Amino acid sequence: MLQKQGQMFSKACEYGIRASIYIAEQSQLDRKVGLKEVAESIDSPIAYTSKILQQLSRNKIINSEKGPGGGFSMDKQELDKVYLSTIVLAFDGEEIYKGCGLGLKQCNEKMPCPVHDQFKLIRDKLKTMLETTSVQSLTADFEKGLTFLKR
Amino acid sequence: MLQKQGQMFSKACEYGIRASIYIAEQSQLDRKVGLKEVAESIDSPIAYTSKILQQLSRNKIINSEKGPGGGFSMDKQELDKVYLSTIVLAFDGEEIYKGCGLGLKQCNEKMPCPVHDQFKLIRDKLKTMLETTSVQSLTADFEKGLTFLKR
DNA sequence: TTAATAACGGATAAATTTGTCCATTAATAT
DNA sequence: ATATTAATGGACAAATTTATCCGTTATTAA
Repeated sequence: MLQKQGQMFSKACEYGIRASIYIAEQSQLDRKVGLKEVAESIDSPIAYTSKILQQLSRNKIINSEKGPGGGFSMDKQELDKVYLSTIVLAFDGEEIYKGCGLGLKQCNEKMPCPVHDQFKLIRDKLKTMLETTSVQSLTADFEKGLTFLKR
Repeated sequence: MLQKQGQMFSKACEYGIRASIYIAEQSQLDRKVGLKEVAESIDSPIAYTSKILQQLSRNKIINSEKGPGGGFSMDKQELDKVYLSTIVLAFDGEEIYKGCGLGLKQCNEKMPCPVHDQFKLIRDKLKTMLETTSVQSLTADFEKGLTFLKR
């Protein structure tokens, strides 16, 4: 009754990353995709997914076109410039890198919390990972059916 | 309006770790501490902190005694056996180690999400860090005023 | 045995996050 | 022009997390 969650990113961010990977993969095949298809492909609630895609669109991570033949897509040329960090930033901000592991507002080298150094190691690794992992680099295995976006 | 949070642990868990460090330090000085003192020392809402301390107590991480002269404490002898992982487990469970970075229910070597390997690296490091950092090891610098639990 | 102290536990409220619904807007095709 | 398609945006609802309030229980001391 006080026990809960424990996830690295918000649900919105998780959906955002999953959706981006799916859209990126389909864009490489020159396919635009609609809201319904995205939601089904990543097993996410459709109405909420709509908000997620809007957020991605507002942040220029994906393109969206209205009307018949419309849908969501990503520029093939730009695909290698979209990193996980880009998406995480759009949903969860940079708290996860910058924020204190114990929730202190002011926590830095000068005035560190007791676990500052230990967390810095982890957070820096996470930051580097997110900043060097492009969405494009994740599509190949997904297309081959080696990785999954639902279940 | 969809942008939010981004913290490694729940607020409850953050308070739980901070409270444990404070209580551990005071226990090393053979001082029991009351709810009010803990809340003030870690700058947390007093009523919520009460729940936090109950949770720590139920999980045998701290001792609590009612009545005059009562308060919260930790066994000096046991202090080196309480790791950050112990506290995190009590509040956030083991999702943060075991859970999928993209929120998939089923995500493992056989059926990995697209970022499974990348996340595994980070999560394993986090796990190791939490499992090897004892609360006791954090008290010395706090007592010397080199690290902080508020602000 | 009474009064005082301090943690406990249940109910409830506030805030945030997650999720839904539906009317509107933009684009396309007939 | 009109109908159809598909994303957009606003309001709202549910669920979860964070936080408060207060009466009860246990302990100690007078």
